[in-house]
Amino acid sequence: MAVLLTKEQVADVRQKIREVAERHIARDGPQGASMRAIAAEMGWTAASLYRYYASKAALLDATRAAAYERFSNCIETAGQSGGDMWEKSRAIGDAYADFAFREPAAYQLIFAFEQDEADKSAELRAAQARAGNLMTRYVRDMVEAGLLEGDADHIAHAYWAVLHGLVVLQMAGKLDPALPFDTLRHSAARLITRGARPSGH
Amino acid sequence: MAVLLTKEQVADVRQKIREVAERHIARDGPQGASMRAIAAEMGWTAASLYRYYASKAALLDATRAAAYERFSNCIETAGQSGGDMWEKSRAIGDAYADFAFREPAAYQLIFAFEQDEADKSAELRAAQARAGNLMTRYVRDMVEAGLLEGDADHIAHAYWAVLHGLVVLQMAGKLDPALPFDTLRHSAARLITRGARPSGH
DNA sequence: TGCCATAGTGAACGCTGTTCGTTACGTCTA
DNA sequence: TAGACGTAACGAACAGCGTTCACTATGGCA
Repeated sequence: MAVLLTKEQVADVRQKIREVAERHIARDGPQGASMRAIAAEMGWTAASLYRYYASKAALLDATRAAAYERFSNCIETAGQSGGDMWEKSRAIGDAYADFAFREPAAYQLIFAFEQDEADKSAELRAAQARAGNLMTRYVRDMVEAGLLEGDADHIAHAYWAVLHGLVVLQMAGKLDPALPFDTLRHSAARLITRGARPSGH
Repeated sequence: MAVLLTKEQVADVRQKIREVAERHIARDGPQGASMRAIAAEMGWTAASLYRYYASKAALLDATRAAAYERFSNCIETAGQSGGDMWEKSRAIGDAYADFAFREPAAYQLIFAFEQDEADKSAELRAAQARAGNLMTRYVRDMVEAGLLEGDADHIAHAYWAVLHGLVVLQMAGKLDPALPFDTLRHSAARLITRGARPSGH
């Protein structure tokens, strides 16, 4: 049923594989998702996958990079929203938390502890760099706009750390379920911005 | 070589297994550590392990619970240190970060994303509850001492989130290596405490 | 001395990721 | 039009995994 796929067709097949893989990862975890099961859902044998990805690790890396890109797109879109810096700040925070809870598997894939920092694909490295640069840039903008005080780089990391820490603790079930996450996030943001916004809440 | 081990001996064997398991987990990750390899280091066959732990998941859970206890002990010791609330606050933050970087594998085991929240052992649940209560209690003390402002529960989670977020981002290599972690942590703490300590830095 | 409980064995099962020789088919050439 | 070629996908196989189970061998007790 196949002779000579075009480059676009190959790219499509690879994307389709990543989509199936991500569904399996969301359900069974990265380790629980098996090449055989993914291939079966493609109507294939496991061996066929190796024509498109050199190994399961490579497939996981690619799926992870794709998740990173979706994450970065969300943040970037929020950062391009109108309004002053305060509104932009809230939009980015919202986008961050929204993504994490809308696509928990993707978020976990992105921020999972990494086993072997060394042998990551260039694709994944680039996706990670983009996300990091985005977060740092927006926080630096906030510092320059006077929302945050102190050294921009320090604050950037602290700001990111608060968002990430809250999301992770929430996902791990370590936050009091009685406290709505949104309220919590705004509390943390208020802590970090060292005071209330001039007007409005 | 064995007939009727005493309860203490069984407990010792189980602890020895956990120690070996933790070494393998630190080297190969939770999935990479194999029952056969752990058993081999004990001078055993894999099947023997099942006399002491019902499954690999049970062994991982027990190892995780043990790591939790060591973590809680560190925090608790720091919390019992002398000095005023400011010094205690710093001691706890130091203890937290110290533990994370001294035993990264244990820290990662503790705070790894959980696959199946449902079927955790009672032992693990208890260890998790103890750690959570410890962190919340100390932060509540800080609020009452005037170090932190706002609702104690909210701040407790935000405070924890900052520490955890910083540690995780640092471990994931997402923090600028040029920024010393300690400086970063103090910046974050200063952000959260809404101002400088009255005297000293 | 002989029995019994039991710590640990070793083979087996079904699963995993991965490899490799083979097959079948669309396209391009003679 | 007939055949050769490249290749997408197959299916069997391998080693290693977690786990089970029938079994052995051994030390304490009657």
